[in-house]
Amino acid sequence: MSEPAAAPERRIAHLDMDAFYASVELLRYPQLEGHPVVIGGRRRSSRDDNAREGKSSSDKPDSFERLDSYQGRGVVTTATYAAREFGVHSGMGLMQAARLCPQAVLLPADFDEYRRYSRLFKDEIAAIAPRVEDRGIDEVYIDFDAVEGGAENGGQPLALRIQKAIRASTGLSCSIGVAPNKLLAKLASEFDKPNGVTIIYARDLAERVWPLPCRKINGVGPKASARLEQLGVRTIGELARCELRWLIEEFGRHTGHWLHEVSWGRDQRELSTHSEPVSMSCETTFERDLHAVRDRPELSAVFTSLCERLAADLAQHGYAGRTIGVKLRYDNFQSVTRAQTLDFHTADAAVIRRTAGRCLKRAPLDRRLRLLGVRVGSLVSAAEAQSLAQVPPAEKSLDLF
DNA sequence: TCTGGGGTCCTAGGACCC
DNA sequence: TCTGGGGTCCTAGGACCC
Repeated sequence: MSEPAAAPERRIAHLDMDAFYASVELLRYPQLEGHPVVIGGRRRSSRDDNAREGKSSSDKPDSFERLDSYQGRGVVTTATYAAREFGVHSGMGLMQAARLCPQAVLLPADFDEYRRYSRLFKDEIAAIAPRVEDRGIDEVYIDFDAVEGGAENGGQPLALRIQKAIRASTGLSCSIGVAPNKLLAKLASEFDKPNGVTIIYARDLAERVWPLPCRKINGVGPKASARLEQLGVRTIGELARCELRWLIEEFGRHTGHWLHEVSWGRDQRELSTHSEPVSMSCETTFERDLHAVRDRPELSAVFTSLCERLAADLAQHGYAGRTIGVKLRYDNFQSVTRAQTLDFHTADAAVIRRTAGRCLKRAPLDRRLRLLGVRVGSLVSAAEAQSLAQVPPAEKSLDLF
């Protein structure tokens, strides 16, 4: 196999941890290996002493909580491969999952622990590659061209080296796709899961990418893929055969162009190695739907505590914002949002609560609520917020002339 | 016994300014 | 009197992702 003689292709990797949360739990409870396990339901913190109800690695699988004994709301956050064989997948309601696999062990999610492992594996990558884009708790893009010899053999040796380093430091496996751009790398990382490495080149487009359903494209979700299907377009190859003009007519300028480009494997996006948050939020789904009038005291207490948690999050991360909003979800699952932008930035629980309270009053409250959320947007760093606040009004108005 | 929680980005309309 | 645009900010909703 010879390398293309023309300009060498970029080598971008997408790395995806395999069944991340479930695999972290299996490290803690190795006796559950091979047993169907579902993570979901209540959220617990590892600082919570009762988090594991005294469970240890010596307990037998049948001493854990069974999925079919769970009462209440919630969805599957992750399922082990053993549970996936029963058709259980993330996002599925726990009640439905229990029908498919009643004997599965149900574990509450422990995000503190997942974040700890996330830092561990990202530190390993950072020690090898200087340019990395964070894509959440269990995914990254890596610029293989920024690593000495990283493009060798399409990136295969480097991918294997990173897999090995992550395995050694965390005990976890991951899958890596290396391709000319982020779009194709993301697709490729799924080709050989778990613990796979897939190298693809631009010339592999027709053979390896075109047969895939459009839904596999990062950015084509349930709505767009249903729409495409309805138009008789199932695979990426069929999408590539669609005329650009027709795609623009059907999906608008922006999306039409984008669909055309991605179907031909084209993606010019650079890695984004640094980003600042735009908003932070806190929301909760109630155990039972609450009524704005009849359950007012309970609702009010939850509302205040959401604002306090959000203020604490802002303070902890050093941000302040000036757009305060609420989100409501009714018993029929419809959602509305209301927001108000202040003329100053804040991270203060009382200010957030007061402003969010005004937003809440503008929303319809005649249906029962299943979810309440509070959001702070237009974030700046706390230091920046302070310096903005210190500009005297007179000086500000002078700027206008 | 349907349907979590934390985000980002895009669109579209109205207000307001030049 | 009527007729403009462009640009920015704000709100609300929605699609999508992890």
